[in-house]
Amino acid sequence: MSRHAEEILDGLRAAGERVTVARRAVVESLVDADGHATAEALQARVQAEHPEVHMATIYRNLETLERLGVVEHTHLGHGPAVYHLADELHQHLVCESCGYVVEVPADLLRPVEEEVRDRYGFVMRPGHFAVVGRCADCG
Amino acid sequence: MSRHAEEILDGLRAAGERVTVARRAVVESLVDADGHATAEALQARVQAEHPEVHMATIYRNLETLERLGVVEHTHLGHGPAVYHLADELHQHLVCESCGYVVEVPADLLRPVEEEVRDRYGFVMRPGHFAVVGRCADCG
DNA sequence: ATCTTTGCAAACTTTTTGCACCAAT
DNA sequence: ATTGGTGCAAAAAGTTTGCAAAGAT
Repeated sequence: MSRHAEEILDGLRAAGERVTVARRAVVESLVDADGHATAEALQARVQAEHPEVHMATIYRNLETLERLGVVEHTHLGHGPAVYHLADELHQHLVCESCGYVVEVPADLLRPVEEEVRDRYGFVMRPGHFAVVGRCADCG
Repeated sequence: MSRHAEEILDGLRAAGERVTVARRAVVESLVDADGHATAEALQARVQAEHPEVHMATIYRNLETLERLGVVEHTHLGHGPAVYHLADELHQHLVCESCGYVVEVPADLLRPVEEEVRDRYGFVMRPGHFAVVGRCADCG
């Protein structure tokens, strides 16, 4: 098991959460996925080793991990949500033509965040929803 | 019936689409809603006058109206999509605490749009998904 | 021993689809 | 007369929930 997964599981224990087979497998899948994965994709990875782990368990664990701040989910389009580790804050740009996803660092939005805070008193937390548009190839 | 609704229906006819009772009612509801409304809310308005109009018909008409560029839909959160007339392009900011929605003019995002186009060749079409954050009151 | 977490099945929410009938052009 | 739109019922897709049994502490 990767170092990273182990750290996360230690965090769970420290937070008073139990470390079960399913939970361990979900965390490992997330680390291995190394990017975004749908609940279904994670389930496929988990079930490769632990076929008995049910979809509901995947969702419940993702929920727990989100509550603990380890994981976040994002909506790239009309399909299922995608989950990823919560290390680096980023905004997704998704091409409405080909589905290609660009990740841009969150601080690229800083000027707009400031403007919005000054004008509307609204503090943006970007990243939960994608921004749609057209990628370079689809022009 | 409002002038605006009539113009839209004329546009439909000009595009070779038929103007039916249900379609007329959906367009009127959208104009009357004067802002965002879920399919369910629109159905409620429509059914007040035409109880026989089915939800499937609402969705099919919204789809048609989107194809014609009259309507757009947006996702403000995890619930149902909201529909609105496609006149002014704007971005929604939704408070994750109280659900309050701020509409900001799309051109406020211009600096980021330019940066993203230059750096990634990606042309943003903002507005389809909301940006989540905290409103002034929820700080 | 206790109290979470799991597996399963079933519900739920939002949206889409197949099909026979009806209605706008 | 045509063709597209409608109502209905049913499916689809993604996610959540109730419950009894299993498992982590």
